[in-house]
Amino acid sequence: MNYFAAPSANSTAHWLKEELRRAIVEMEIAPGARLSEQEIAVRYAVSRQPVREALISLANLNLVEIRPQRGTYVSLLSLSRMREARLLREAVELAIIKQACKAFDMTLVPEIEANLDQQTLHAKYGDRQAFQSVDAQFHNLLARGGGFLHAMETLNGLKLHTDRICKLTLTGPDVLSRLVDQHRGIFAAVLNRQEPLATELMHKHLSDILSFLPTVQMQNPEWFHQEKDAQKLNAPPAQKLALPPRKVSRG
Amino acid sequence: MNYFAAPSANSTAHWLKEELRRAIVEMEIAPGARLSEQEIAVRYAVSRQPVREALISLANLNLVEIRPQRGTYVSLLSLSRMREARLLREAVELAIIKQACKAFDMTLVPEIEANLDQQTLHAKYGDRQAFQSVDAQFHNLLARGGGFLHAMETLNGLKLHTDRICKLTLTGPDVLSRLVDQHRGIFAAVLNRQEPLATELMHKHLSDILSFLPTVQMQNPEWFHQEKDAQKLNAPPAQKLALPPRKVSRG
DNA sequence: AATTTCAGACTTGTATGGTAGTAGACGTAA
DNA sequence: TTACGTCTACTACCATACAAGTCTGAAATT
Repeated sequence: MNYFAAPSANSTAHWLKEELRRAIVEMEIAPGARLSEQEIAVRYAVSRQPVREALISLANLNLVEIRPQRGTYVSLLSLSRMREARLLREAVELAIIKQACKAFDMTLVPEIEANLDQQTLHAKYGDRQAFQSVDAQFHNLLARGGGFLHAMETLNGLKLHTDRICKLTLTGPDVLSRLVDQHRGIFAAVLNRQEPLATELMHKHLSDILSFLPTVQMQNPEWFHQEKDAQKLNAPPAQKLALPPRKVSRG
Repeated sequence: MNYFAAPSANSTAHWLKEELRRAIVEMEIAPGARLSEQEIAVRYAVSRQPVREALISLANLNLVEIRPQRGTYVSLLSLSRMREARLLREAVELAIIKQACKAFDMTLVPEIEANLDQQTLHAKYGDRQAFQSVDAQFHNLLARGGGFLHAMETLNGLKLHTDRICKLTLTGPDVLSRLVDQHRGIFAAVLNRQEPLATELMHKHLSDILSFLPTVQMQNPEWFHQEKDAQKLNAPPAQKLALPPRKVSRG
C-alpha cells in the first residue's frame, strides 16, 4: 500500500537530505561552512544531481544558502530569526494546548506516557541527541492529541531555527530532567483540563530556550549573522551561568 | 551587492517554480491533475532537470505530491489541513498584533497606507488576484511593523493551504471591500495601541475565511481529499449563500 | 469466462558532460 | 604602495543519456 510514501523516501536525494540535515543540526558541519556539490558527491559516492536536489530542499528549510555560481554554505545562526521563531512557536504551541485542554484524544495517552518514560531515561543518562528526538515527538503527540494532525510540519519548521542552539545548550542530566518535569506537568494539566495552568506551564517551558544564547554567541561569534540589534523583540536576559566552551569541528 | 539574492532568483528552475506555484494557486491547474516532468519541459522549452527541481520545491510546500516512478500530482485540497492552517495562522497573526500594539515601526506607516489605498482600488474594480497579492503584503507589513522580519515565511506557508479556496470564494467588490474595511480597522487599532480591540478585529477578520468551504466542496468533491471528518476542529457552520458554480478549466 | 503472464510504454531517479558566471591570484602599470 | 586588467580554477546551472520502477493491456493459460 504505502499510502504515506514520502517523496521518494528511498531515493538517494532524500537520504542525503536527511543525512545532511542531521549533520547540520548536530553542528557536525559548522554554520558558515562551505558545502560543495562536487565534494559531497565524491564523499558519499553518488552523482552530483541527488546532492543538488538535497541541497535545494535544505535551502527551502533555510538550513543552507545557495549562492548561484558562487557556492553553497551552511546558514549562519541569526539572533532575530531565533527570537522570532521562538515567539511564533510559543503562539502555535499555546493554540495547540488550548485545543488539547478542550478535547484530547485519549487513545494517545499510552503512547505519550511511554514517550515520557523514554525522556526520563535519556535524561538520566544525559543522552541529549536521543532526548531531543523524543522531545520533538512529545510536542507532536500533544498536537495530535489536540486534533492537529498536520501542525507538526509548521512546528518542526519553526523548531529548526533553534535546534542547533539547543544542541549546544542542553548539556547534562540536570538540564534535561528539568525539561522532563515540565513536560509531565504540562501533560498532567492537559489531562485535567486545566487550561490556564497548562498554558502557563507551556509558556515557561518555552521561555528559557534561548537563555544561553548570548553566551554561545560571545564564544563563537563566527557562527552568527552580524546584525544591528535594532530588533530587540523580547531579548532574553544575559545568562551568567558558565557554558562549556566546546568547539565543534568538522568530521 | 545583491545581499538578499534568493537562491538563483534568475534561474530557470526558480522561474518555473514561481510560475507553477502561481498556476496552481490560481487553480489554472486543478487539484489532483497530473504534472508530467516531460510534458512541462517541452511546454516551457527547457530540459527536465529544472522542471524536476521546481517540482521538488513545490513538493516541499505541499503543493504537489511526487510519487516515485508513478507520477507527480497537484495536491488535493484537504479540509483538515485548511482548518488547522487557519487556526495556526490566527495564532501567529494574533501574536504579531500583540507585539505591533506594544511597539510599531512608524516608518512603515506611509507604505501601509499606500497599500490600503491599493486594496480599496482593487476591491472597487473587483480585481481579486491583485487584491490577494496586496492583501498578503498588508499582513506582511503588519508583521514587519511589529518587529517580525521573518515571520512572513511561516505566515505565507500557512496561507498557501487556504489560498486556493480564497481564490474561489473572494468574488465581487462587496466581499473585497468588506475585507478592506476590516484591514483599516485593524491598522487603526494598532496605531492607537488598542490591543484588545485589534486582536478581536483580527480574530473576526480571519474567522470567516473558510465560510464557503462546504459549498465549494459540495460542488467540486473531486478537488478534495476524502477524509473521515473525525477531526471537526472548529468546523465552520455551513453557509447558505449561493456560490457561483464556476468550474475551472486548464489553460 | 476468469486468471495469469509478460511485453511495452510510460513514469521518476541517477549519472555525466558541457556552459556561463564568479572569485582570487598574478602581473603590470601608475 | 595602490589600482587595474587578465588568466585560471573553481562554482552552480542546465541538457542529455541511461537506469529502474510502475501501470496497462493484450495474449496465453486454466
